[in-house]
Amino acid sequence: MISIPRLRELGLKLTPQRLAILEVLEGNTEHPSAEDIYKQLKSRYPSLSLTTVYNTLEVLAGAGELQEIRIRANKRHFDPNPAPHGHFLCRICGAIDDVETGPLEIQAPLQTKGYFVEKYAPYFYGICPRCRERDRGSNQ
Amino acid sequence: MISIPRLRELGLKLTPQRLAILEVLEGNTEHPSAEDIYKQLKSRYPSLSLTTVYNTLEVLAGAGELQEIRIRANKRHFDPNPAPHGHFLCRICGAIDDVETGPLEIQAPLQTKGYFVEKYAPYFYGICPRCRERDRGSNQ
DNA sequence: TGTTGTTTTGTTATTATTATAAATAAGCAG
DNA sequence: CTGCTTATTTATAATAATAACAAAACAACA
Repeated sequence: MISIPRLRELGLKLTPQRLAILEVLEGNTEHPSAEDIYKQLKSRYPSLSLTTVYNTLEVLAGAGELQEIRIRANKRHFDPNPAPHGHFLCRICGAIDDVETGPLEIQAPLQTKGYFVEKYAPYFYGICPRCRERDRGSNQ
Repeated sequence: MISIPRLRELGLKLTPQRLAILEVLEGNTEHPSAEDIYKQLKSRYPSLSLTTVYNTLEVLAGAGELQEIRIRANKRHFDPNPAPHGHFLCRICGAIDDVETGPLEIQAPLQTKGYFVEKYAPYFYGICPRCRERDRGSNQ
């Protein structure tokens, strides 16, 4: 939830492009890529450039307002929810789902070894419930 | 530890290129990229092609003999240890360290929701002990 | 309303990876 | 050991995502 006052706080200018990108991200649980966002907006904002989308995502990710997801090789996705949680990639349909993670005591051993952990990103791979259900249906 | 009999089992031909790539990977805890492996071998095997390195890594990863690490945006690294474990990326020096992970009861909630989890890849980001130590030294 | 510095845009460059097709060579049969 | 078959390697070109750049546009403040 990136509010307009929050953007001001970060010293960012409120451009129509940024507001449009935020609108796409707001409450979005589909984890779009830069390209996805660009395509969604291009018809409404024909002058929008892909570079602007990248810039905006870069700035917001740097400010901790959204997170980069590196669950797929060679392609980044973005999550407007900056709270720590995991992600699941379905190898059938390619969907990326949010995964709630419990208390992260898993980090403790790292800290005792002298690591300074700033971020924890658990990724899961497999088959999502929708695809399992669909397959089950077609096998009967 | 990818043995020669294991390669045979997989129906793969034992080419000098593959053996050389395996030699670089064997016991390697530095998590090289395809390019890293290529550079290490190029002087010894001048005819080696980067495509071959990619092919070999692809085949071995597909067979579950090594794992792809997607901890960095837009660049893959490889780990000859196929056992489940996590990785830590240092934002100062870029090193990727192995992280032992305990029993993965974290997956249970996913399974009850109908997910079929084939792989779990926990990534950690921050500053490694070497860089923290170095900084501490230079600040005194 | 003018000024300043940020942002946007179009374009080009870079980087990692993948596709392709011809040449090579591993492994097996005889 | 020799030839055959097929997987593999190689060089090259293509692709795809992202980053760099510089000029034009415009948000924010005085």
